[in-house]
Amino acid sequence: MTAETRAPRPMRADARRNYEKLVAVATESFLANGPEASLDEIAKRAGVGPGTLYRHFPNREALLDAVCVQWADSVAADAAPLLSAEDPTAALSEWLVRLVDHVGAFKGLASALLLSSERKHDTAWVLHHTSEELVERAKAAGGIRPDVTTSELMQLTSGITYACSNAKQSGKTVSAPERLIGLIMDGVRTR
Amino acid sequence: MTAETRAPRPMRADARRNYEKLVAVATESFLANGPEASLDEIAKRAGVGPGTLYRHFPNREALLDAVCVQWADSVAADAAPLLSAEDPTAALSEWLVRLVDHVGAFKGLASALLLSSERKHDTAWVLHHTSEELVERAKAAGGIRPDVTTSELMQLTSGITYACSNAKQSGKTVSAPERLIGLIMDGVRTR
DNA sequence: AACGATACGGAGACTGTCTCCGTTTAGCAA
DNA sequence: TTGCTAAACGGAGACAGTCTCCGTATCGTT
Repeated sequence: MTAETRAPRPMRADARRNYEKLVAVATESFLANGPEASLDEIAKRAGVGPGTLYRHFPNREALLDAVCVQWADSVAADAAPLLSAEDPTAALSEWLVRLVDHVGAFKGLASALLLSSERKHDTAWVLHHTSEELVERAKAAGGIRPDVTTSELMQLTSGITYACSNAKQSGKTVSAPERLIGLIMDGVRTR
Repeated sequence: MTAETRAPRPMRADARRNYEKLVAVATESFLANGPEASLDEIAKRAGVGPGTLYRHFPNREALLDAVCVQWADSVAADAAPLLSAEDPTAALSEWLVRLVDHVGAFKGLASALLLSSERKHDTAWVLHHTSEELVERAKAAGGIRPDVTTSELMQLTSGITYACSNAKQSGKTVSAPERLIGLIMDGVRTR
């Protein structure tokens, strides 16, 4: 389940080149100018016409999604070591903190997508899937309450990512992610 | 601290009339078309020129904020009875649930503003202020941990409002607000 | 080498944002 | 009342961004 394997039919060589260039340029652009960055401008900087951009990505959301999927893959990779940690509950907690940090570093671009648990947005799916494994392991070890679902945890976490990434941009101070995730974990831990 | 008392200097009668009409029309429009609704269109429907709209509200955010402030006042009024409830902790919990419901009913327009604890966005301030009173009462009664701040609670809650209002729009199912608020409260309650 | 399918690019129609400035109006003072 | 001034209005229009359409170019295959 990586970005590359998701294309249904093989693209023509030039099409694939343009696709990849567009995603690369878009990533820079969104990071620099936020999710409102001009699409025509992105096309120009990628050396293609607007028509090409809109054929690959019918709307801004689609492009944003493609950018996020690539990012999500890299974030998910970060979770791999945690899957075999000796304390699954601590690992879950650590993962959630990292997730918040990653989203913050990504300027909150992904936070809007984080909570949809359907496959609709692939970004969400990758991260949801990764979280699920960690949640299951923590449950199996009896560290967290069995009635808590991954979706619920993601919903709770999304607020923190949202708050923290917002705060970073507007220079406000909020409590540290560790602290907030800690509060959530206090609620879902078995006692 | 209501919407009316916030104007620094008295407005001319026609200016006030237009201001109010604009906020009223904008409320309808944002509710119907989301926060991207056309501002010129709002001006037209309010029977004023674009210039007038932009003099009162220099940008979309300002107008959105004015709409939200009015809404926030009404939401805060809803909390009044809870302030004198016999069980402050239950009252707090109930308030948070209502908050999530209100934000959902308001199409998530306010969710972006909920978490800024500075006065910058008046919407946030009204709601933060109201929450603060309930939090303090719950702390005084020993119902919740003294180390938890109002801001923290609001940050945790904002994710739920965000998730729930998003879900409402895209037809997804998420856990009930009561359930999610319950999880948070489990984390902050004294044991 | 030739041909069909696939993809490209950019002109341009369209929509929305926001400004500028000549005109109107409210409020006040004489 | 009348007249004056500051405040407010409105709408034309410059500008920026979105997205489509279609003639042209390129790929990959036979």
